[in-house]
Amino acid sequence: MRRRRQAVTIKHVAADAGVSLQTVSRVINDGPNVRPEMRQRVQASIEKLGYVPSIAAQRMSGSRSYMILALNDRERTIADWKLRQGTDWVDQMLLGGMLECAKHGFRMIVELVDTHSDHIERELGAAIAALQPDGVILTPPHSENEHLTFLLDREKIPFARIGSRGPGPGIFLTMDDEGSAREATEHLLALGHKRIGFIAGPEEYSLSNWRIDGWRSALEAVGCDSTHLCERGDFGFASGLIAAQRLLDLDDRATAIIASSEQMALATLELARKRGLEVPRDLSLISFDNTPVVRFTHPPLTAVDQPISETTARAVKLLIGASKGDKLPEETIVVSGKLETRGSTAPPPAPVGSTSCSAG
Amino acid sequence: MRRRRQAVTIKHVAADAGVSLQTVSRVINDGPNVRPEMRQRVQASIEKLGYVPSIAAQRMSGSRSYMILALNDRERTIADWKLRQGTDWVDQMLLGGMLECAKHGFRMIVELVDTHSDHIERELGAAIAALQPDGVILTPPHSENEHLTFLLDREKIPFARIGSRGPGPGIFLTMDDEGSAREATEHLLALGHKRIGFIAGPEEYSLSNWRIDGWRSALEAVGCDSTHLCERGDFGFASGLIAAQRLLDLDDRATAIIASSEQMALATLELARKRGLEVPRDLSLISFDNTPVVRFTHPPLTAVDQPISETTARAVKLLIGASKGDKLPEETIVVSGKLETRGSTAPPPAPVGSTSCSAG
DNA sequence: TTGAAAGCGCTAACAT
DNA sequence: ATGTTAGCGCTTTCAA
Repeated sequence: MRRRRQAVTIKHVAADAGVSLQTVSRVINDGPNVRPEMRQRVQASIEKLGYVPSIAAQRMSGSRSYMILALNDRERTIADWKLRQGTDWVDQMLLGGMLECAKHGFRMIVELVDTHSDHIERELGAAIAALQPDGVILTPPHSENEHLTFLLDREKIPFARIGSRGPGPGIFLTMDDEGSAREATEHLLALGHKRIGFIAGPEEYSLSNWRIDGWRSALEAVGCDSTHLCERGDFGFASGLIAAQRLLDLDDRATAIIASSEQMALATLELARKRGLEVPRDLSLISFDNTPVVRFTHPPLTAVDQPISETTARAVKLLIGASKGDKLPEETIVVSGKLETRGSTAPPPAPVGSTSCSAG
Repeated sequence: MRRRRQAVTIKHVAADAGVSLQTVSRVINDGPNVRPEMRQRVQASIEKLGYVPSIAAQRMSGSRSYMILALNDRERTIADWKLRQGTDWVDQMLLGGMLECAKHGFRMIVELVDTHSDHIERELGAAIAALQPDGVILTPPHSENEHLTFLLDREKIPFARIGSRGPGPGIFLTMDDEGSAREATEHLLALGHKRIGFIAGPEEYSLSNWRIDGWRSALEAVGCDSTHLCERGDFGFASGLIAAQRLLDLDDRATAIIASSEQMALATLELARKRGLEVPRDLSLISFDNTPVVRFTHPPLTAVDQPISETTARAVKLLIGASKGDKLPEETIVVSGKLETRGSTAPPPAPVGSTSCSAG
């Protein structure tokens, strides 16, 4: 095999600047005990020679690897990519994560791991052993996988858990699911809706339940009964169809529906169309995910925008800080999304029967 | 800083198996000169201890880094991510590239580089020095940037040039732009169109011209005149609008338009709507990019599907081969896309004036 | 404040 | 067919 050597190494810089390797190393790492003039001199040599440290060598000598690993669910991610429906979760992670990494001279590496695998720790363990990342970002459903969090905790690798509030080790970040659900619900209440159905995500995701909490608390605040207006889905289209059916089959059918995922929102829209319900005239609809497609449906959907990019950037920043010795935040970091109001929400149709709610 | 050491190293494995480091190394790298039983024994120890080689160490000792760098245009990529219109170029690259990498124990690292930067080589040089990738994938417009190709050639790093046909160093891959343009044009000819306009991309991209060639050759094959029916855009929406205007302002206006990018196709659709032209009744439209949104427009657009994922996978495979000493292909690799026929193409409206074409 | 020496985990080159 | 040796480029001791 051809042997590729570093073009410019710390040695060249040291020789050029007339100092020891160690001094160069100190300059590179912003270390203490270097006189400003020395620092200057070394910096000049670095620029002149175009020196860039080898990450491999830095990692080898027990320092950082300058890599942050972003773990996503393999099955879902690949399915999304193949479907080509515009789901841009990974892109948004890259947008926030890569750019934040770049600011600090780090790289973000995307890795897919299979949740359902019984040797999931092996997968992560292999990635860790191979790459020795300075930090790991866990996204749902991995963020609450104890096999993973245990391993990372044991290995003392700083890690962020997006979509988890703890307890346990790691940095917790959420996109304020409860607040966003509440805001969405309040938007519908303000329009005059009283029977606001909610299609929740699977129980395995804590955030599914936080969203239910937000929806419920908004309803309860105005004295609405909500017990029979919540259905579960699995975030997928088919499950959304079933859930929407139930909500629209009720005697006192929902006049508005909040769906916990883009796919379930699309399913609801589809069902409405099939049943001759016009959105938003006969049914208001909110998608809990402001993906590209929801702007291209008819009508475009009012949607909860999840600040994926910003959340990832925050996670990266904290992880890089942690790798430099900063203390981890104790509290859950909450990055709030906002409601994008579009054409799928409007006042409810004129009431014909009894209402299950005293508000309005 | 906390010093993180490899949990299980080649030493542990060697000790456990009772062999030398070198033998373990040979087993890891599928090297020659190892008796099957030895190999077995070492493998067993590897499994037992859960050993995974450190990429940093492998790279350090002059071997491979097991990393492929995928270079994309910074400005455009970030703009696409921020717009959230569903452009999934990067996702498709990841789909093809990451998965192919994974098959061989490699990782793909996405890197953004600014085309317009005057120190573009420095950016790439830094990435190379830091990561020491075993291969680099250049996407347009980088694939034809001589600063980059010169640097990579000099550094003897295998690199693939997607969307370039050479000449020059590197592996050339195209998505058969000419063939796809021809196919799209033939589709319209078969429907009976004679005045088929073409909105081309900027001249800086060779593929822009290949597409023109394909369109033109299809027209010429049936004796159609094409001289005045080609307009240039820059792939962006605004430029598409202007180009479409010109094509529709002609005395003998185009009855069909092929737009060289999703954005220019959307612009054309928008303009048609504004002018009261119904697609496809009054105007047929083909998008040269089968991005997610083109399925959600009204009508959904007939589109040329570019096999980004497959092309990237091919590039990765060849690069990994090259890093193992395989000879690079001399010929340009052509991965053909296909035409996705949807609702935006139909027979032309009944002719009212003269035709500029004798075919049909 | 600076420098010298040791070693990180692995592989290429050279023994045997 | 296997083992030994000498680094790779860098940072961490430790010494001056």
